[in-house]
Amino acid sequence: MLRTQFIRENREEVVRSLKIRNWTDDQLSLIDQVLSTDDSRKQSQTALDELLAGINSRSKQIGELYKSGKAEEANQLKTEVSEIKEKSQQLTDQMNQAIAHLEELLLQLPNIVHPTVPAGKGEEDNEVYKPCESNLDKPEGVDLAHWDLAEKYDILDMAAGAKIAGSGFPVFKGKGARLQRALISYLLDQVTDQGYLEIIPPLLVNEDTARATGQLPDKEGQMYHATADNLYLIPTAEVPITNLYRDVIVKDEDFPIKMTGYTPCFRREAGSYGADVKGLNRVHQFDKVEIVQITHPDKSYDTLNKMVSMVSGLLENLELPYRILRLCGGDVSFTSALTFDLEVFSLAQQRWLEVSSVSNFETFQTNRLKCRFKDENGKMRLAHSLNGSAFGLARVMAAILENNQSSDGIRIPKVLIPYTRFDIIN
RNA sequence: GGAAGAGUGGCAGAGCUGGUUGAAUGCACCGGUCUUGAAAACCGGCGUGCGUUAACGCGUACCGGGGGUUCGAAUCCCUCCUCUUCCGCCA
Repeated sequence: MLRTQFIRENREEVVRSLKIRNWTDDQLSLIDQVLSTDDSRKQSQTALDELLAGINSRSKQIGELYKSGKAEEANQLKTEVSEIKEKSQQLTDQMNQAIAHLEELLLQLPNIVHPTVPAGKGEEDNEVYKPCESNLDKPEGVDLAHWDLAEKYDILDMAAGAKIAGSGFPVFKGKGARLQRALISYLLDQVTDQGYLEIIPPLLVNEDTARATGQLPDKEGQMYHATADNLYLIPTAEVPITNLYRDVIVKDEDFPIKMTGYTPCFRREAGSYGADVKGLNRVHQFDKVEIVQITHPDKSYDTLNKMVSMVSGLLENLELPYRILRLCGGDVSFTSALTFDLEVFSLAQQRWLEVSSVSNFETFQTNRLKCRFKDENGKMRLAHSLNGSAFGLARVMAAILENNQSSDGIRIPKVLIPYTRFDIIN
């Protein structure tokens, strides 16, 4: 969420950013609504504070008058106070209304995009930041999509998942399950070697938590909701892990805060359909290793680059052809200022699969989280937060299976063999 | 699930028979004196949000969350949450 003060002081910047996000002039009027609502909020508060000051000073006097036995004068003041109180009640209501309305408006404003975010309407306009260097032609013998390979080698059973839960809940079996576990262990080992602290968080979170990272209220329909206890199943480890720093004042020397965690992720994916959702391409439950950083504002873009190159390195180690996209204004998420997507090429499907999305949220999340630090002048400032996946494993799995198939079976990438303890699925 | 107790500033810990208590005291932290330096000692400072101001400052709100009683609440009442201990149940 943006701060009103920021919008007030950087109006041009906000407009520029919203235009990159393809906002129409009509929609831009939201900015003025925000500012005028904030004005009336301030007015109410100034008036209210004055009344409250009157009540406070009279109350003090009343106490003193009673002590010195002047009950009559005290009673006089009491009636004055009750009159003031009526007015103050009105103003309080007014102010609270303004605050609620302001909040509602602010929730509609997306993050400011970074100057390097290209204009564009959607996916097709994303900038290829780092193209893929490998040959992407379909090689001889790479014919089967992962759902066919799954059946052939009996390592993944979507139908079984559909029976016991519903469609989009994969069941991994045998070497498939083991490969999945190998990926988790390998990635966690690599990432923790880079100084990330490993976290195993709760998989269900409360409302406050979901709100702080922005899943509520905007994405309520995307989360599974356990209504009996009012808990939400996490759509990503980003939610519980980032919330570890909700309402925390970070010490300068604690930067950068680097955390990682493996969790299953649960997404309702309401409204998805078609070829996109086949096999592991889009599922309701998938495993993911997430990386999160909370940094000093001056360092966050440097950090973003480091995160992207670390994640790229992991794809290289897994011997997967990939490219990096810089998301355009039409595709960058509501909360992000700058996002790089890493896509892996599935040779059998002949299509790109997004396996990681690395973003800098600047202060957009930390504002809601109230995650701050004291700068060198002793001033409270919001920290920057970033996160990325390393990786969404369902799709990495899909690509490994497809790209490494041959008549002999599916070859396991070298770095994973110590974890799988087999080198081929056949 | 049942019973009892507790939740106060970075931490520890008073206040809780309602009225200079935004909150004692100690520790930690920052600045200074002293010292060759450090430690100790001494002096001073040390919460956050919002409003207002050119600024110093002033006002206001906050003692787990929400609501209530009262002229006035950290202090009384209601409710929710969390923690501790005891009992029950259980992987």
